[in-house]
Amino acid sequence: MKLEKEFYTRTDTIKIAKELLGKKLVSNFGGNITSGIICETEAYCGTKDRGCHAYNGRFTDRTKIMYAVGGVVYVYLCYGVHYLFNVITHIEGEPHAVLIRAIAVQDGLQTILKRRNKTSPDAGLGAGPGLVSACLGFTTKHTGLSLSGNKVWIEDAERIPEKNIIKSARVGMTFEGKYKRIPWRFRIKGSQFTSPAK
DNA sequence: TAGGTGATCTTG
DNA sequence: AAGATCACCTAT
Repeated sequence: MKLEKEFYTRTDTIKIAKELLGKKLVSNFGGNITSGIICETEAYCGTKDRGCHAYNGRFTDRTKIMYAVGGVVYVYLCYGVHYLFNVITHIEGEPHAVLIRAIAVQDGLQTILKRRNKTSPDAGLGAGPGLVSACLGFTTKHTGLSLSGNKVWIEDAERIPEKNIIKSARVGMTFEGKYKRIPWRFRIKGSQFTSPAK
């Protein structure tokens, strides 16, 4: 079952970030269906969140998509090399998003291996936000795609119980203050597919 | 553990 | 218009 628009338009982004763990992220580009189980996420929560691209109301060509109503895709280029895939949440005008940081590869292994330039699979195939996009074929041109369409979507699955979710500080928070340490990074306990801990 | 890489943002 | 910054990966 594809998650409905109503899943994403809810206002509790932390809750959504946790609920996305264990669900299946699917892309269908050029007839190639590829997918993976989401093992790690991070929440970015609006203009008050120092770590969020839309902090302090920043509204630019890049970040404007964050202000859209939940249920669309936001991909941006990081360090000139890696595409990072986010799901927009919350209502229109509230720039919240969930970054997908790691997946356990499911369908379309041959296509994924080709995209990753590998000959055989391993646990690290989708373990990192840049690698998630490399596996599923995401680039900045996919920004704005609806998760209710037939190119990218997320399929429902059983909830990961709270006790099996590891919370920690988000990666790459170089500033000081409350939002540096806030535990908005979520991983499935014991998963070998998550990105390296910091 | 350092370097690569380029879009984006900030400063002058 | 130039320089700093950046939610990272890979191979030394």
